[in-house]
Amino acid sequence: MRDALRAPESDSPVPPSSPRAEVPSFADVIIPRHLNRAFTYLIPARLQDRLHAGSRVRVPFGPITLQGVVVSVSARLTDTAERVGPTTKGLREVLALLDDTPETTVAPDLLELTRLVSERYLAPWGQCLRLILPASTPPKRSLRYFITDAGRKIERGGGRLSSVTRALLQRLAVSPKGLTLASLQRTSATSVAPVLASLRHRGWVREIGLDQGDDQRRITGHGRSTASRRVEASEPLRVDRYRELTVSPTLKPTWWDRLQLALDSACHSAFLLQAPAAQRFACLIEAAGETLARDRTVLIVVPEIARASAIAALARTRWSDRVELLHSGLSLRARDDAWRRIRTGAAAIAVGTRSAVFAPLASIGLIGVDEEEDPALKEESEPRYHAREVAWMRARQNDAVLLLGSAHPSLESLTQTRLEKVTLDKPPTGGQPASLPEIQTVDLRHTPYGTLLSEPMIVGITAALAVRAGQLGAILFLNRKGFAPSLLCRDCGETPHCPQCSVTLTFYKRASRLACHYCGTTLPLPDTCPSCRAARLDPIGFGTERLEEEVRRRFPQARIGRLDRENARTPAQAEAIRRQAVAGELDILIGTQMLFQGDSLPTVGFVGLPHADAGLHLPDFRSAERTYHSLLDTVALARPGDEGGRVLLQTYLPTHHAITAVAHANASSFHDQELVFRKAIRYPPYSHLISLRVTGKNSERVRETAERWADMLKAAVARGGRTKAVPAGGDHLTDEVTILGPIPSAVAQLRGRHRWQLLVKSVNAEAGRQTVRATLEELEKSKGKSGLKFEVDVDPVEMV
DNA sequence: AGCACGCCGACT
DNA sequence: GTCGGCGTGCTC
Repeated sequence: MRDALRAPESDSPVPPSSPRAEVPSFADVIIPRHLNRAFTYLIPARLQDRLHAGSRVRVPFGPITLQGVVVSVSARLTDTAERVGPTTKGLREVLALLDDTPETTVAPDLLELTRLVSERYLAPWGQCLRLILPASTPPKRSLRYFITDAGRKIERGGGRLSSVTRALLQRLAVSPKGLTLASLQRTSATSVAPVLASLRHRGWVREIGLDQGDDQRRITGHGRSTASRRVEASEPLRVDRYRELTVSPTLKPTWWDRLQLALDSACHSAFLLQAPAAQRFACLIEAAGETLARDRTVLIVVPEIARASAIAALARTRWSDRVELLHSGLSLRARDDAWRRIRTGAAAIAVGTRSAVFAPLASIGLIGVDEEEDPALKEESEPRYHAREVAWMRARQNDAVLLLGSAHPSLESLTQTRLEKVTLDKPPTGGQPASLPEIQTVDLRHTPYGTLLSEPMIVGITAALAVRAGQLGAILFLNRKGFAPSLLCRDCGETPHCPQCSVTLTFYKRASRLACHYCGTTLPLPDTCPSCRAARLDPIGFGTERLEEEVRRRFPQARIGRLDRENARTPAQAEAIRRQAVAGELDILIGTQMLFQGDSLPTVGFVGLPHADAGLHLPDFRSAERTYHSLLDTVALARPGDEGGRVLLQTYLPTHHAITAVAHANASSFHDQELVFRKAIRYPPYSHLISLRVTGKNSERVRETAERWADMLKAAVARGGRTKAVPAGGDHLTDEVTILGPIPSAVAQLRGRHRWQLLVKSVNAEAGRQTVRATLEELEKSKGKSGLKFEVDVDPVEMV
């Protein structure tokens, strides 16, 4: 079998003085997998002289064939291949060249970009390579199923969706009548679960579950991870809302001249544009026009699919089919077509979500990154790149202009001296900026315990409803879904926890279930306390479901809508609720973070935050900044003050700088105070972080390994830290590398795996990376088949 | 994909 | 002790 794939002469050693010595016979190929090195293949005669760095090839890899990229060709064996043996024995042949024209090979600058990304984020080159390949390597979505009876797993297995379903049905002796496997294949794993649930109800087994490995968290929609995964809504986009917005000549001040100058001279420069969305879009489109006029291409990256679609639609009104949209919701075929059209130059503008930063555009003149502070721009699985940083790397590589945009930029960008800051607060048509709504705070420490709707809140809502005139009257923002974040037994004090993760289970009242927001497990609501059998389980804390109940009780006549992940599981459902709000079919809209996603909602007379400081307690050094940003987004939902707009913040922390800065509309007071904190504890932007994590099923082993890793890191610091020269700009202070931890992660157990973490803190980014690099190889080698996993996250944005 | 191998739990 | 299932690594 293997012999058949081998060249006939390959069993003999290659003579050093072979007459064909100068013809490239060997190709080093990078495989898009978690592998740290290239693999050497023989080049068959028919492909000699046709392969070079950047060629996409099909190669045999164990029992399968994969797409890879040639990084070098040579006449003699490289060191890597020498390790296989001094002969060509064991080397296999390149099967095929995938590029039909020179234009479809991987461009050298993109190949180089992936190498830079792999160095910067300490990720295997092969994993980074996936990012620039056309979509022919679909992520393997392997599912595992289990069937339990009376708590015992009696059956388990795995595979692809249809085979799992088939196996289940076979095992349970259920005829697949009524189930179309073909349609199941096309649906997502989550939608299969209710199928499975019906089997349970028919009494064949007590419990059936689907394990989804690492993807579960995303699929169940925890936190922001879902935002970037949402599938494009199918309804027509409201492009016309933006069409009339162009930058008026009076708003093209000196920075605009410098932007044009940078485009003319093909000279890299970087701008940070702080402005409301409409103005940022207008500037982006205008700048794109300037760039295209100079025969250079445009790349636009945004955090959300809906936003990408809107910008692409806007751009298409001017440049029609020269615009391509790229995001994870597209079919493989559509993504492949888009990749090709961009690569061949048929399209000159690429708009998309974070992975679009790797779009195969040639001669890029402008890279726009909108909502640059959004954590969705950070990839949360390997390679853990940040699209904003990759955009910057690419802009430098191409001598292009980088245009970062945001309504409230990140502290990192605000303090980045290499960014020219530009603030636009006037409307694009000229005139004065809109007046701010009136903002008031209510100190929850002075209200009865558990107050969701204080007296001023009720008065505010009532007043807004009285004058709403057929429009949405009030919006209430509470960033917590479900009825209550936990249950508490009044007898024994126990709180039901997820069996797989060390977090409390969220209570969903209407569904009468408990759910884990981390792994997606849901359980029927227990009648009695799981530990003491008492019947007094009380909900603790508040989510949007409970808020809705409370609002309905207080405002029985009002038409109330709720926009959260529970109520709006699909983009279409979310859009339906938004449409109701826009059409004035709702009086009060309650929602989570979802309120800020997609197209902006109509502004209202009253905006209430029942728990404005809810996000401040999260174990993340950026929690204040995130809370501040979402408070600003919430305030933006209210009408201007001179049109009667009011905002009410209920808080236990009325003196916290995130709250006071919003209440007094004083952005610099937040930034100044927050920077003082960051500096005092030496966190970004005053240092660089690398988050390291060890996970595994054996908690002792995980802890021991984390401790060993810490020792290795400290040894590496002691070896290299102070004596080794640090790259340009380093001084006595900046070569310091601090190792913090190990400590159990905030979520100490996730999906049955124990988690310990370490933090590498350094003023000099490269010094931190060097330290980690020095330990990684040894660690990976020593782990054997222990089942331990090591995760490296350079510049982490989520610290949990 | 499919095989080899080490770990750990269930038994003698 | 030993046996065997399961999870994990490896594939030029």
